[in-house]
Amino acid sequence: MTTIKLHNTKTRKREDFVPIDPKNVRMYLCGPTVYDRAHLGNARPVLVFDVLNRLLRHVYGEEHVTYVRNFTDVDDRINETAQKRKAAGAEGTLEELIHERSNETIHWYHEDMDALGARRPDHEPRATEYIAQMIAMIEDLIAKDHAYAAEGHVLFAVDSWKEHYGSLSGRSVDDMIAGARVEVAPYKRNPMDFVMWKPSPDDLPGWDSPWGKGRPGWHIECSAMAKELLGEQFDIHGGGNDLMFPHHENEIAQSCCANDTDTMANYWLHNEMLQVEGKKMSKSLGNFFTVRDLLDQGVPGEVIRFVMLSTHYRKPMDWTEKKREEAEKTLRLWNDPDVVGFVTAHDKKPDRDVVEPLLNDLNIHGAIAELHKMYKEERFEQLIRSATFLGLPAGNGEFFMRLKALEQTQNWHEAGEELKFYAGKLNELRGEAMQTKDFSAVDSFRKMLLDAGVEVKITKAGAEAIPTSDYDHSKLEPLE
RNA sequence: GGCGAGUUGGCGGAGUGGUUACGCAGCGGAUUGCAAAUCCGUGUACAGGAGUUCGAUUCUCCUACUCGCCUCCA
Repeated sequence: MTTIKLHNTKTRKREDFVPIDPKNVRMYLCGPTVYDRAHLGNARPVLVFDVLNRLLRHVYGEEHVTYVRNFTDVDDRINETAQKRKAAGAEGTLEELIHERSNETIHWYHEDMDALGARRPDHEPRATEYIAQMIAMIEDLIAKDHAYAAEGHVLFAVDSWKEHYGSLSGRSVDDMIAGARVEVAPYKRNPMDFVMWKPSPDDLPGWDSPWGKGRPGWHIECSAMAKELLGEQFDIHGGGNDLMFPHHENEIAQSCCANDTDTMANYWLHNEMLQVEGKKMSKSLGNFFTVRDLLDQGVPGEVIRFVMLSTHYRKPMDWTEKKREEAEKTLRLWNDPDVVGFVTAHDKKPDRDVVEPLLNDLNIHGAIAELHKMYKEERFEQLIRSATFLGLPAGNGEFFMRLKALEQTQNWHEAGEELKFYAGKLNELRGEAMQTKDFSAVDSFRKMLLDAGVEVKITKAGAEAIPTSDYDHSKLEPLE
């Protein structure tokens, strides 16, 4: 049996992955809060766990994996947009406008992640559809003295689980209190107690509960949805490492106390953060951008995917222009119909050489290195199958043409036709020059083409003129 | 201050207790009127110090530096 090794945050060690039930391997990933377009950093966990999802299905069978990724659609930023729209005269109730904003954002999210080649999870629960389960869980926690209601809030009492709380992130309750810089709400018994339910302001919608009209805290959402869809205990829980504390820590506390278990998930996987040109992506630094921004700039989703997968998930990854270029170059080679052929892989079974590195804590870059070898050794059939498995394009002539078209003019075919005449002229001049040994006319003609942003290739078959992204028709001198 | 991750050749980026990463760039060659493109070949590395070991880039400890989290940001 093939064994997958994964670095478990819980133990800080690389461990053999042993599923609870090989017939149903269960994985939960914390999904986005749907208040706006996904930024580039949001794409990292999606792609990392997309590969893990593919790998699990490869090892355990397509039908033996359940992958859940939630949508958090309870959020002040969603409400804000809805309120603004209402103030601007939009039709419908505030509730409707809020729902509309969530729907809109979820639609964008799907569009963008689809473009990156991420397979959709089996379930994509929305928090607002699981309020009843959350309330039930909270009631249960109160009954078990792990939580208490105060001033319309319900808080989890960390002291009731003091010996376990903090074990994932390696902190103790006492340490955390010592280092805490947050202002403590007066109704908290312990400064580290966190909110599971809070009252809704009068001007915002909420749900009826035993503690009055209100809404759930962020952490209880994941606990409730994971339990409902994956059971009290499941195999893998993932997310960005910024979620390790407090989000995941709180999930564990809620779930274990409510379910009377000592474990929520057996394996916790956390991806490192994304940086842009060496710095953290932030609006103030001006290096903040969304996946959509890149796609609109003409960066193919496949290229974004390739760059993202090139760095191991537990290392900080830097998005740079140079990487984008290299990725594009590589994918161009792998998809050149003249070299690789023009094939669609029906069989998505990856080669053993590509699976091997993946088994070792998702060494995706190692797998990509194998793809390079396959290309070099002209094992194109393997290349196509294996790349397809990783969600990367290979042997896809359509993609190749798309890349070409992108880096060339807005109307590549038109320019190509036009340039045929120039290529012909160049051939003519060369033919003459071969006789006279005077190449000055050839060189100056070629320089004119280069200045106009035309790439000139000379092969045995003759000269070829190809427009580049700098192609400027007006710089071409008319042919007599 | 607390917790965690990282530090590999010009750049990106894997991996290993003793052996080739891989890609890009560079260099040499083939090809070419000269180039470009392409093909072939090729050099350079494991932050610093101490320890364990027959032997460490790989294990342990210390130091330095970088980054993240501790603020419902993946």
